[in-house]
Amino acid sequence: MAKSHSVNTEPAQLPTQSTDAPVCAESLVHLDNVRQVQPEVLSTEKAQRMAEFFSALSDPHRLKLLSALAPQELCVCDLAAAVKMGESAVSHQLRVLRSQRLVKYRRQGRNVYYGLADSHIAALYREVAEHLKES
Amino acid sequence: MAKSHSVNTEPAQLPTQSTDAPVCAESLVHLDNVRQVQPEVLSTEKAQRMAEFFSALSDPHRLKLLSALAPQELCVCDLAAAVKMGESAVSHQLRVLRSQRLVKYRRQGRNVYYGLADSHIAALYREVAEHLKES
DNA sequence: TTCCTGCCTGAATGGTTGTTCAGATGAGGA
DNA sequence: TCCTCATCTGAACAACCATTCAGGCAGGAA
Repeated sequence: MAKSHSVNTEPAQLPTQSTDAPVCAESLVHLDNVRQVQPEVLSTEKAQRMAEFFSALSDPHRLKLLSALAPQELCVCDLAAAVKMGESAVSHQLRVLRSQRLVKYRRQGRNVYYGLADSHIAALYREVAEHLKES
Repeated sequence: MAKSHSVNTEPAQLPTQSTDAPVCAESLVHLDNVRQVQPEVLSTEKAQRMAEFFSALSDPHRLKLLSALAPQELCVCDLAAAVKMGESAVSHQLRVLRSQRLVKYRRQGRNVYYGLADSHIAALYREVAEHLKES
């Protein structure tokens, strides 16, 4: 997933002391601005986790699966039929969604029923739909 | 970006008529469930657009950039310093964020100042942070 | 005009992801 | 026990993405 290459940049410290004159090796940096903003910058850890979460949502097939699960629980073979994918492919994608706790599942007989994990997902979905509408 | 391979599956029609007996070529599908859910399934088009949007957010470097832009506007070189990336890399990533209208920018003298595009982004961010907190 | 600076872009490379096929697991029924 | 069905998993290949380096472009100053 979003293990996009290496991220070895910690929030980190700057020369620590005043004078907003150009000090940085490259470019004319506004040191005061940079210092002001740095505490707000996500830690590499958190950025990584969040990136993995979004990465799970960054595939049209997985989004279709989620939209199919919005109204009700479905088992894997029903899901496959609903979004017109192979069952193996669905299974693989469901694993990704599970790993980010976007879906929950329960076994009933020989079927496994999947559903949306919680309400944040729906809220998030609406937020994005809103943003995209204003294209 | 999330142009993840080909997506050639339209919502599509099923045999159209009743009897929830197994009809599908593979597996024992619950036809009634499938039909009930199908209208809710995202169209390929919308799924694609949404996937591209999430894909823009699925990289830790870009998330760091966004978090740095949350409190205030910054020019490219300041951004680069704040998240400790090269300016070229920042520029590439900003292009991705621009393409999804996650950031806006304005030129002032020789600097280009970037900022968050709108309030949906902040709301979305909070939603996800909430979800991840409940790990 | 010429130089310098801040930013953007194109191309090449190495890592990552999604798909497919084959086989494995596990539950239910005979 | 054996068989079948629903689902999961592993491996391999093709497509995609992020990074780097090099160079290009536009604004400001002299």
